[in-house]
Amino acid sequence: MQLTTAAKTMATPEGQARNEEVFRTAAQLMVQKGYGATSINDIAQAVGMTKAGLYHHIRSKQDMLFQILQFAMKGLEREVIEPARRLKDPEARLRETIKLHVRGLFDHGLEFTLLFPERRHLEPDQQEVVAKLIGNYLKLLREAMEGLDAEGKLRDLDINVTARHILQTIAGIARWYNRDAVPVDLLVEQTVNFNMSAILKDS
Amino acid sequence: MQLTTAAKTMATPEGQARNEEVFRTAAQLMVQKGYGATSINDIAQAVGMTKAGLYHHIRSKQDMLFQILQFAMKGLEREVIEPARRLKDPEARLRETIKLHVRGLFDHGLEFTLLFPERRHLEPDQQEVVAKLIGNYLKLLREAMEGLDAEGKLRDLDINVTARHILQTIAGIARWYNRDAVPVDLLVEQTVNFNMSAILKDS
DNA sequence: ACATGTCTACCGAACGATCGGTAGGTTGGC
DNA sequence: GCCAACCTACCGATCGTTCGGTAGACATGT
Repeated sequence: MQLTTAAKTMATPEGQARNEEVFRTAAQLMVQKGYGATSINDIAQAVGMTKAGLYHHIRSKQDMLFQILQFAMKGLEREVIEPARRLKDPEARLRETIKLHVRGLFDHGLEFTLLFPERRHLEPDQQEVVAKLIGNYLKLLREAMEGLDAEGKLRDLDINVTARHILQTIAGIARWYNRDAVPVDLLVEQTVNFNMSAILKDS
Repeated sequence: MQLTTAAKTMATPEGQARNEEVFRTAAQLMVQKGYGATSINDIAQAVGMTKAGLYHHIRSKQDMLFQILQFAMKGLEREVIEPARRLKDPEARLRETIKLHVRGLFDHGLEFTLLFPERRHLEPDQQEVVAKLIGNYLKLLREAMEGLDAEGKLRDLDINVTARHILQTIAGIARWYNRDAVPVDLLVEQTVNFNMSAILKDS
């Protein structure tokens, strides 16, 4: 199993663009219908090829999912975890983490979302890679809460359970959110406030 | 399409018990692997029959899912929504709703969980039935929050988004929870407190 | 200028496996 | 004798995947 290479060869710029289109379209379909309900044929048709043509771009369906999740993981790391880690104040770090993550859901075309429900379709060692990232993420949340606790600003709560709850409010958004009913800015603000209110002592 | 009948006939008590076993096992497998990844064969093997034998108990795979979801909906209605609705005090009602729902997740063998991720595999009119129940549930949460607002106990927040966040923290539990790491009682307490802290003004 | 070779990006056709589902028969208790 | 509760055997469709082949772009040698 190869975890390092991005796709197959994809030398020319047009080919690379086409390759990106394939993966972006696949991610989009999988968000809508789920991995299991999205067939290779569905994806091929959506990008205007045959099944066989699609296999020029991917190794296998499972590998395609793993690469999409790897892409999502890199995005999450780069655009949420690292920027948040640079903030030293625990409260600011938590606020920023939630804010960046919710924003990232939309900027990144929702493929962050696939990280959580579709892991189970990967092979065990691939699952572990994703689980490790989520573990890191939860650790980031816990550490921020421990910082808040040291400052006497944290409520009396279990930080393991609470970290999961925070993550759920964010990751679950894609399952119910409708752009028409709620503006993105409001959603971001509400999600940050909901979670911060839940963990901060009354001030 | 028949929405009223429970299963097929199932006259004898033993037959009824076997029938229950089929649906319970199917629900359990679907929670673990998802509807799409759970084949009729998987279910049949799990209860010790052949596919054909299983079809004595079910009409179709999709219909089986719908019946499981109907069962879950009735359970949710009976054991969470109705008892909570009897409480007139908004704060007590909200606390009880969350508490009963989280407890129900385990007493009911987790099939409550299927309501949310697996709806999309139903036919449109069946989906609507489930959507209606979820709408009712959200309305219950919103009404309780409006009651709190009238008492001046609610934070400044969007009750639509907040209702979704509350529901997510509960429904998401099945996706991460591990009995060995966290006792059920602690989980219930933590989930109630997390959400109540998020919506109640400092007291 | 033209043939030759190599490359990417596809296609049509088919593969074995598995899918959900069914027809028809057997068994055992009331 | 009937009916519930299974079974064996099979169906057509679809699944993910592979095969051999090809059109066109590009570079090379002559």
